[in-house]
Amino acid sequence: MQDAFIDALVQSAFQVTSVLTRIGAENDLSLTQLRVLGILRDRRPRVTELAAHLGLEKSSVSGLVDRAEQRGLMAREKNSEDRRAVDVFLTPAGRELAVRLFSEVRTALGPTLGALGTERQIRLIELLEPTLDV
Amino acid sequence: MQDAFIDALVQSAFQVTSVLTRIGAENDLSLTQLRVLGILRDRRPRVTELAAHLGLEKSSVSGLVDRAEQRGLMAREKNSEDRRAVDVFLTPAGRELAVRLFSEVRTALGPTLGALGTERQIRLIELLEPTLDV
DNA sequence: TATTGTTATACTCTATAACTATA
DNA sequence: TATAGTTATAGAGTATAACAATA
Repeated sequence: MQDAFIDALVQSAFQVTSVLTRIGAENDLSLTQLRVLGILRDRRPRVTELAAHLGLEKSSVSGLVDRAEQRGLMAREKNSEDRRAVDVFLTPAGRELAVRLFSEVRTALGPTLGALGTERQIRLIELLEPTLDV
Repeated sequence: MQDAFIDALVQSAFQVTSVLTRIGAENDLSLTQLRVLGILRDRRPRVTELAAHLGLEKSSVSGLVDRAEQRGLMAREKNSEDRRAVDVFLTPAGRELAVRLFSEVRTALGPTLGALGTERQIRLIELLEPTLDV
């Protein structure tokens, strides 16, 4: 029973991930780049904070931001209070892309799961909530 | 409302993925290698089938199996009916590792989610099931 | 001294294209 | 001809270690 529960959760995770990966790939973005786009929508973290969020080393994030910066999606700016730190944020182009892609995510996941019906959705959120404390 | 639902589902997916990635990394396995280990527990697919399952190109799977084979976790064997095809399966060592790691996954995800209580778990599976048709 | 970020290096993952063997 | 798999190649993602700038 416990096992069936965990399998269902893992399968559901792979399925959601696969949708996100596909939408990213269609726009030449890795899953990680897509995540960064999502994170930066309402934040302006320094490199170390971003790395902690993603569970990556800061050197890996340096590379990620390098490539996104070359594509004009993100930018860096020295933090004015601590001049060792570098803030990362979306350019207007990056923000546009983020908005568009997350609308695609809703479109892709919505119908599949919309079949649940609003009432079931509410119950699902209630059930998932305790698992969301990171 | 719909948005909150989708955010919860995506966050839950990232969280599950992060647990799987950590357990894999602690054993020098990528998330993909861990997935393959899981798939091969009860299957003996040919390379093309495995690629379809993972959503990867067959050349990528060739490399994955190469590296797992070098570590003694998987093995290849020519299919006797279609001699173009190659079956992939776990070695005894691979099977042992798979059993151990998936027990770790249950241990890691169980308590977090065990807090839900058995009754909520049953309801959650019922809710997730419609999303599991791949 | 400690922290922040970058760079150098090496390996894995992945896709595309070209190839071999079999159907 | 078409399909199954491998190999060659190239780029992204990642970690570790060494480094420069700032605290």
